[in-house]
Amino acid sequence: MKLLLIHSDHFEYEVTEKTNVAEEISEELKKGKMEEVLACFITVESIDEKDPDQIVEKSVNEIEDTLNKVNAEGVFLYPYAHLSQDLGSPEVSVKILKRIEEKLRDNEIKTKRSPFGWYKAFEIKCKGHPLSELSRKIIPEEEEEDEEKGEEKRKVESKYFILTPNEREIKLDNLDQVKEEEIPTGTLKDYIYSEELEKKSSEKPPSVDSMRHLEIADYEEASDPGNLRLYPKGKLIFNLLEDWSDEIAVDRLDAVEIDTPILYDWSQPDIQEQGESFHERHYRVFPPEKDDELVLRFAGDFGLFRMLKEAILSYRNLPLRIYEFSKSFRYEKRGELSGLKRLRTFHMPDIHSFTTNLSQGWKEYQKLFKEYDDLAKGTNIEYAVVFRVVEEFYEENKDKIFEMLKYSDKPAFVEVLSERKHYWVVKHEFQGIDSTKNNTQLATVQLDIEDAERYDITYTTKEGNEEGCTICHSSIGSIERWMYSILEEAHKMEKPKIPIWLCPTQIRLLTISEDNLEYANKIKEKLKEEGIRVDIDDRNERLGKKIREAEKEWIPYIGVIGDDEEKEDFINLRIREQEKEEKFEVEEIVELIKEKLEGKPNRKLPLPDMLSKRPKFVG
RNA sequence: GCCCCGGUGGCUUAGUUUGGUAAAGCGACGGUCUUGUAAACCGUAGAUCGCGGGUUCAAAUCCCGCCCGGGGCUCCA
Repeated sequence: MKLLLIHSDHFEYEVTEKTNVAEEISEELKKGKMEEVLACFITVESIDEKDPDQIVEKSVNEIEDTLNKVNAEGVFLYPYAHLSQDLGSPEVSVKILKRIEEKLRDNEIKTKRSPFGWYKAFEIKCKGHPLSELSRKIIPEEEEEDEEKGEEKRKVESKYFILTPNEREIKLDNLDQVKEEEIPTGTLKDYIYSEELEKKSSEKPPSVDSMRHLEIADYEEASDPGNLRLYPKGKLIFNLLEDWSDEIAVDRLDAVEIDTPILYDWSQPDIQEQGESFHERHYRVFPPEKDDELVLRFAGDFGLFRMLKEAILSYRNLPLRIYEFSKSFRYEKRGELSGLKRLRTFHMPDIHSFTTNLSQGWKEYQKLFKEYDDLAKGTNIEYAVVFRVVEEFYEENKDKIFEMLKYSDKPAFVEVLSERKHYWVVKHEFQGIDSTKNNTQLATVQLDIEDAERYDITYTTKEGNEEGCTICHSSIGSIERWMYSILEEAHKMEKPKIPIWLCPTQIRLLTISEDNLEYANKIKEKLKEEGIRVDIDDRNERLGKKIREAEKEWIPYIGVIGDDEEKEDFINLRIREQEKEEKFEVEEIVELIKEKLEGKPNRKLPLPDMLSKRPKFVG
């Protein structure tokens, strides 16, 4: 237990808001104050659970001691989580706090307590004399000895490595003093600096502005913060990314697709349990003519796990891959929202693979890794590979991890945990790096050996026994976040570019005068027949201006059509990638573009193909 | 949620320090020009200065509260 004791003229608090672990309290506990008081900020730690009685006794002695020394008139107990990284469970903590309060009262000390698990505002006036601020650490007897020997029991320790595709394992002894030459590539280095070493950049990501100016996404004041609107071009990019996610899940992985409700009854214990394992708060919905409270789902797992719990599974059915493209809602704190990067409503494609055991699960894991790697490469964004793995599993399966790295041809940052402390034994993340060098988590795969039991998802073995599944969770990450990463990747370039298969307009034809319109239309029809998104700037404007506007839209190919072209049947093509102009025939252009669209989803132009007919959504 | 910064026609901004008729460019609309590789010319319309309250003879400007956006912190007591 950690104690912070402050001898104060005045101490006062008032509850502001509940947390997930809030204790039920009466009206009178909602505020309180005291004068000439010893304010005790208390943090119950996990080791205290070994011997709560002893902890209570020791802390009461400590508080009384200090009280007598400073001559305060009373004690104010204030639960305060911020003194330790290693907190005790809420239940035990409340128990300990209440018993300290009782004991002090028994000893005829004027005592008050503020409630556990609430956000509170407080005021304090510290006296400032030498004894007025004290901190104390209290631990159970047997632990004390261990501490003295320098043994930290039950603590999960992390070791860090860099693994390279050519099977080198580089140990990073001291993460704070990583030498530059130890980290092989720029992207991985950027990730380590941004996330692991917490050297965040404080620039505004340029996509926050460009998502609006490119008419992709925008804020909607009439909604809740973090709920964006998509313009036609944004919706197209969204749809294409969704198509691609569908294709990987359904066509390449043979996953079966399902859909489940977005609203759930909060009184269901399994829903609440999942709610607590997520730290995010959620939207609450109160239907008319009913007392129930519903929640908007904050992950796709709810409905799926319930479906699978009821399903009858045999070992013959496994591995079973299930795909769901779901809308999720997380009530993120206000200050955490940012552009397309962090939202309160977003879309997640999830694939869960239900398997018989760890070894089948691990095979699924590797398969998913490779598919997601293909997908990530198709968007041309830079990403770092980060593994987190329990030590025992790591030692046994290092070779397979190297195999995956060979596939992605990237080095990885690996955190090896001495023991399992989460539901997974191994997971990895693809971490995107934005143009301000901050990281964003994209795809993840997690091998889960706990949830099947927790949610009672079982199958029948060959021998006729019922056993829990091993679940492989995975997601490419939210579509919105991919849009963010793709825009940010563009901003890293001198001339921003997004992959051609995602460009709303792939080629724009510019007419020099209205006489060229008929010829331009013929070319447009030919390109359109080939499934290329083409439009014509038919407005009565000068060429320079049409060029300028097309460039500002990041259009990859701009074809100029005037009298010369019409006479000799060619197009003057301005290629963004190469920053040059060249004469092309229509067939050559078709070939050039189609080659780059190979294997990617396709959709038609999301707006009228004549610019004169097209509205402006953002000035 | 806390702290810092910002919000002025659809867009980009000036004006706020020192209170005194809201200013410009782009865009839209009408017209002239028939245009050759990053902004033609003339004209017209368009602003509850984020919202609400206060101070003042007078508020975009000063004060208070709220909303929205950005960044940082916090992200279970």
